[in-house]
Amino acid sequence: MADKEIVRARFAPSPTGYLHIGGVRTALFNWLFTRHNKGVFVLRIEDTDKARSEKVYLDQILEDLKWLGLHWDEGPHFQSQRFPIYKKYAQKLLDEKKAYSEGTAIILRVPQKPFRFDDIIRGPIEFAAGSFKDQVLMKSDGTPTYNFACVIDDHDMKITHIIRGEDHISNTPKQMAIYEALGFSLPRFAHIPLIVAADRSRLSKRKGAMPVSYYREQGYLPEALFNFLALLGWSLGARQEIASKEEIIREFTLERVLKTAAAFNPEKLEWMNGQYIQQLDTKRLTELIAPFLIQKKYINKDYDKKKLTEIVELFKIRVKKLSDFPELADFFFVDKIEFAPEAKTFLQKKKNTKDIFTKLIAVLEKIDSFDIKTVEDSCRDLIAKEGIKSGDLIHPVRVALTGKRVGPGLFETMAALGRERVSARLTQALKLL
RNA sequence: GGCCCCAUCGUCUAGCCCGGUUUAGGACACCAGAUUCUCAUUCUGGCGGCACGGGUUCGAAUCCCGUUGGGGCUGCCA
Repeated sequence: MADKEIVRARFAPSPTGYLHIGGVRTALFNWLFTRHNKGVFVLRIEDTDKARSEKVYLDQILEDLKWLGLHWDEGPHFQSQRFPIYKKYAQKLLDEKKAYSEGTAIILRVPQKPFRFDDIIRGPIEFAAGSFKDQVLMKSDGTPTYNFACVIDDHDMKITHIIRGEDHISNTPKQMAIYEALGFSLPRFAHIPLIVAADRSRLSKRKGAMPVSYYREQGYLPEALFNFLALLGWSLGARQEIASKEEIIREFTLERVLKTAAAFNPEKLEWMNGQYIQQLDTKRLTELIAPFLIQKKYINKDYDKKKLTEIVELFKIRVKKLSDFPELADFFFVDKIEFAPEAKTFLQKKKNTKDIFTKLIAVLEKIDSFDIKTVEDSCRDLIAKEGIKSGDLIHPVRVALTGKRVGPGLFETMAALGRERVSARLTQALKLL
């Protein structure tokens, strides 16, 4: 590419379905390429199929791109608004005898010669003469075919680099024939590897290809998904997994993109999301978690921010995705806690629990402050006085207060819960024993 | 079937272009240990791979060919 050439790449989704991981990864690589090269990222909507295109899909696609931070510099252009342009070019080819009619359809004469191009990622690719037949440009219903509209648009929109999935490799020679017939100069092609399902077949709804919105709803952070997706078919080379958007942009080149299809690995995404959550400022994390609690009716819109932040802090290292939180921390938001089946049995099986709870209630009533340190000290005193192991107090008390066998540190939990709720729940638990 | 693409731990990958520095490195997952009131976090260790066969070469994960395997396309869908 010439030094002064301004790089232009595009993402051209079809609004006939939701954007899933594969599609958005293509968008990401195009975006990354233009950011790295200080170029222009164009968004084009391929809605030539009026019957299957729907506004809800379009809106969702735009929302998903924005959520991930893949903002476009130009567009969206709509193919449905460009039909006269396609017709004009088709007529031109007809006039030049490069195409012929068949009914109301217009078909390109494809020359019997080899087509070869130099893929930025894969190197030279050649299709032998006669590999494919004449191509329909305009369908009988007057609408352009995908390949025809695509070529005209990429030319009109001055796209310099076409970065798309490798499933388009075999479309490339067909499009080259159209470029040549129209006398357009060829852009550069880069075919990126596909993202495949766990069984290495094509990603589809059946195979667990979730829409991007699913990840948003589950509480994955856009920056985590961004980072994760960038590492599918590309890497920083260094021994590094977590990288900021800026680092990824700085390092991203098509030459480093792999040729091999990558399987989507949900566990790693979850791990990475947990890493991003841990890095987050707790106040910010609290704001992100709040909607999930509101949805569960655990809190109202005018919730106590300070209090919730204190609770969120306790779970920060335990939350892998935001939607985990309501379940993990439910005992902070309900009056009557639910006991997990095994938790109740555990409580009843333990000896001396009744005695310990009774004494603990008395101790906690007397302390003048209910902060973490005071609570812990008084509990430790009781443990020493009774000559029991710390776990003999801690574990049953946790179950009594939270209904769960596992959770954050007990004393932090007690302090956050507050004296009233702690003693009420201990008293309540006594009835079960 | 035809055409095209691909091939490093279960998965994501580094190394491959410019062959020796590699007992093939890292990450996720898994297993074990340490820390700890549980879980989680964190730390340490472990398990585990160059698909196969031929070349080329003093030497190949790295270059070439073939086989096998996987994938894509083969629509007047995009």
